[in-house]
Amino acid sequence: MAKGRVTVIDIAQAAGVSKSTVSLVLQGSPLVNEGTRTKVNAVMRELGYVYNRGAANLRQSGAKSKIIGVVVNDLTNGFFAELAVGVDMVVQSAGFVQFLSNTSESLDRQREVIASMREHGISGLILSPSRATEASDLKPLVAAGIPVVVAVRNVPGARVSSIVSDNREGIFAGVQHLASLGHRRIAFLGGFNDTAVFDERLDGYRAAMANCGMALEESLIVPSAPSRAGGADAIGRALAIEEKPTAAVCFNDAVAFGVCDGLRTIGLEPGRDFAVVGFDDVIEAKTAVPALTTISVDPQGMGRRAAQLLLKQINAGKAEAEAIVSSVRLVVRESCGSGAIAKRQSSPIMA
Amino acid sequence: MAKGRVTVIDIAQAAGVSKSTVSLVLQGSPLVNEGTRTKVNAVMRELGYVYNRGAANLRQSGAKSKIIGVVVNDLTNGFFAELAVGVDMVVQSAGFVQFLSNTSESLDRQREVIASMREHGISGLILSPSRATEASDLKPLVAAGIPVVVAVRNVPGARVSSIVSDNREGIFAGVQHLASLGHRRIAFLGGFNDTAVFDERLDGYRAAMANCGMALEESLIVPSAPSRAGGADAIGRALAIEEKPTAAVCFNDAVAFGVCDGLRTIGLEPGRDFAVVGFDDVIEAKTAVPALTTISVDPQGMGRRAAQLLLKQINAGKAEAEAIVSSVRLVVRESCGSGAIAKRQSSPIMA
DNA sequence: TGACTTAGTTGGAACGTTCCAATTAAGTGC
DNA sequence: GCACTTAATTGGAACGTTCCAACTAAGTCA
Repeated sequence: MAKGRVTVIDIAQAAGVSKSTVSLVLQGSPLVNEGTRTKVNAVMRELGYVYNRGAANLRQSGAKSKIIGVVVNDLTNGFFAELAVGVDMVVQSAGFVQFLSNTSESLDRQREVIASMREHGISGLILSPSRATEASDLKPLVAAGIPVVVAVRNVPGARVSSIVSDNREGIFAGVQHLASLGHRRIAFLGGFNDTAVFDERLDGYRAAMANCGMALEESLIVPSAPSRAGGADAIGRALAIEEKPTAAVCFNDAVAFGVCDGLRTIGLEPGRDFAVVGFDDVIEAKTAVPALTTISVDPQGMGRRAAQLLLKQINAGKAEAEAIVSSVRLVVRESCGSGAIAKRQSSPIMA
Repeated sequence: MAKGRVTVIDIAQAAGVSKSTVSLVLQGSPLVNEGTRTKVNAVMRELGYVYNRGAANLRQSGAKSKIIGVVVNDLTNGFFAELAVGVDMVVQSAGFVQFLSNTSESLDRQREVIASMREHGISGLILSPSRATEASDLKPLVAAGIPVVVAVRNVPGARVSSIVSDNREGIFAGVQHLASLGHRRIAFLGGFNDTAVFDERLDGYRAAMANCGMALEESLIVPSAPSRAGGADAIGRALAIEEKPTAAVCFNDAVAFGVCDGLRTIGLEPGRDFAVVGFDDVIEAKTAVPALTTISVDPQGMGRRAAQLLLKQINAGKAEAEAIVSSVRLVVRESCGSGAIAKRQSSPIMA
C-alpha cells in the first residue's frame, strides 16, 4: 500500500481493462458497460485510489481546475470572514475548492498571493481589494481570460465584475428613519471624502434630505477618519456650528461609536439627547450600550452572490463584466431613542 | 498573446536555449551561466510567462505541491477566523498557499473537503475537527504520509500532531483568582460532560479547589449545553442547592453570559452579588456589561504555531506526531467585582 | 453473404514540467 | 598532444491523466 501512488493504470490492471476505460468511468461517461463500471469502481475503492486532478487539468489545459481564489483584505474583520463563508458555501457545493488568502491591506501581499494562485491554476478569482488596488493589478488576469469578481470595494477602471453594497440606499434609509422620528437637522459624519464609498453614501444623504424637504447645509457634512477617534472628532465639530444638529448618520459603525463617546464627554446621552445611526452592523453594534441603530449589509449573502456570479462566468467561458449592488437593510435598535420604534427589531428595505 | 499558454519551451525558443536550461533557471540552479540566466529571465517577463506548478509537481511526484489545506469547523466564529489568519501568515511567507474550507460542524462536509483537497495534492493539513470526528477519518491521510495537525480540539486515537489550548491551567487560574478574592464556594458551570475539553477543564477546577484547600462538592459541578441558554439553566440549578455558591467558573463565555442572564432574572447583579469567570475571551467579552473576566487564548498565535509545526513536518518528510498545548492567560475585567483588581487589565500565567 | 450500425473498448500521443545521463567546450597539468 | 577536470548545456524519458482515432464483436438489413 505504501509503495507510490495508486494510478489509473494500477486500477486498469487490477480490473482487467485499459486505462482509457478507467478514465471513462472516472468521468461518468455513458459509454462504458454497467458491469465494467461497477467492477472498476470496486477496485478503486479497494486500492484506495485518489484522483490526481493536477495531472488531469494538465491535459485538458486551461480548462477547469476546480479551484477558485479568494483574496480578502482583512479576514480578522468579521465582515470578511462572513463573506468568505458565503463564497465557500456555493463554491463547495459546486465541487470546487477555494484558495483563501489574507492581504492585511498590503498591495505587495496581494500581488504575491494572486501570482501564486495563478501558478496553481485558479479558474477564477474573487477579490476584496486592498486599498489603492489599481486596474493594472488585474490586467494580466483578465488578459489571460480568468474571470474576476471584485467585492465590497470597486476597482475603478478595471473591466471586471463587481458586487458592492448599496451605499446610497442605506444612508437614504437611515436619514429617512431619523426624519420620521421628527429630526430636522441631521448631520453626515465621518469618512474620508476622497473615496468612492464616501461619495456614494454622501449622495444617499443628499438625496434623502432633499426628499424630506430638509435644508442641505454644507456645515452639516463633516468628514473625518473612518474610525472611533474620527467620530469623536467629527461630532465635536458638528456641534460647534450655529444651529446644531439633533441627529447624525455616520459613515460607519466605528464612527458612530466615536460619536457616542464624544457626546458623553460633553454630557449628552446618545439615544436620548441625540440620535445616531451607523453603517455596517458590526457584531458589537448589537451589544453596545445603547445598541446601535445601523445599516446592515449581509456579507454572507454577498459572498454567495459573488461566487454564483463567478461560477456563471467560469462555466460560460466568457467573462462579461457585470455590476451587482447588494441590497441593505435598516436595523432599528436603541441609539435613536423612541422605545416604541425600537420594538420592531428591523425593517427590510426595497432595493 | 492570447494564443494558448506560454510554456517553458516558448521561452527556450525565444531565448535560444533548451527547455532544460530554462527549467534550471526556474529552480535557481547555480549551474547556469549568469548571462544566460538574466537573458532567460528577461524573456520570461517579456512573454508574460506563468509557471505551471501543476505540471511541475506531476513530475516530482508526491513531493512539494506548495499547497496546504486548512479545514475549520466554524469560520464565522471570530476565534477560527483568527486561527486561519495566523496560519495564513506563516504559510504565505513560506511560499505556500492554503485551501481554506468551512465545515459548519458537518462531518460529511469535512470528509468531502478533505477528499477534494487530497485530489488537489495538498502536502499537509491543518484541521480544526468538527464534532465527532474519529481517528478513522484521518487514517487515509496519515497512511499516505500527509502530515496532519489537529487544532483546538483533539481527535482521540489519531496518530497526528495536535495543538490545543491549556484548558486545565486556564480554569485553574480562574478558580485561583476567585479564591484570592475571598470566594470559598465556587461552582463549575456548563459544558457537555462527555467531551475531552470538558474533562480537562473540570480537571483544572478540581486541582485548583484542592490546591486552595476548598471542599469539593459534586453538587457544585453542573454541566449543561455550552450555550447562553445552557448557562442560564446551570446557574438556576446551582443556586437551588443548600449552601449556595458565591462565584462560578464557566465552561466558556457563552455559558458565562447565560449565567449573567440567569442571575439578573432572580435579582442578582453579576459582578456585585456573584462573581463570574468565562473562557475564550470572545469579542463581546470586552464590551459586555459587566465586562467579562475570562480566560483568553490567542487563536492567531495558535494558528501560527500550528502552521510552523506542519511546515516542519512537511520539510522533514516525516511526520513525528507531536502534541503542543498552547498557554492561556487570565484577563481580569469586571464580572468578579472588586474595582481595585479590575485595574490591572490582565495578568499572564506561566504554562 | 456482405455492407452497415452500434456498443464498448483500446493504444498512443499529448499536456508542461523535472530529472538523468550524455554532450560539448574550454581549461589544466605534465 | 594527451588524459583529465570543470562549467554549461542538452535531448529524451517520465509523471498521471484525457482525448482521439482506431478497433472488435455482435447485431441488423436487404
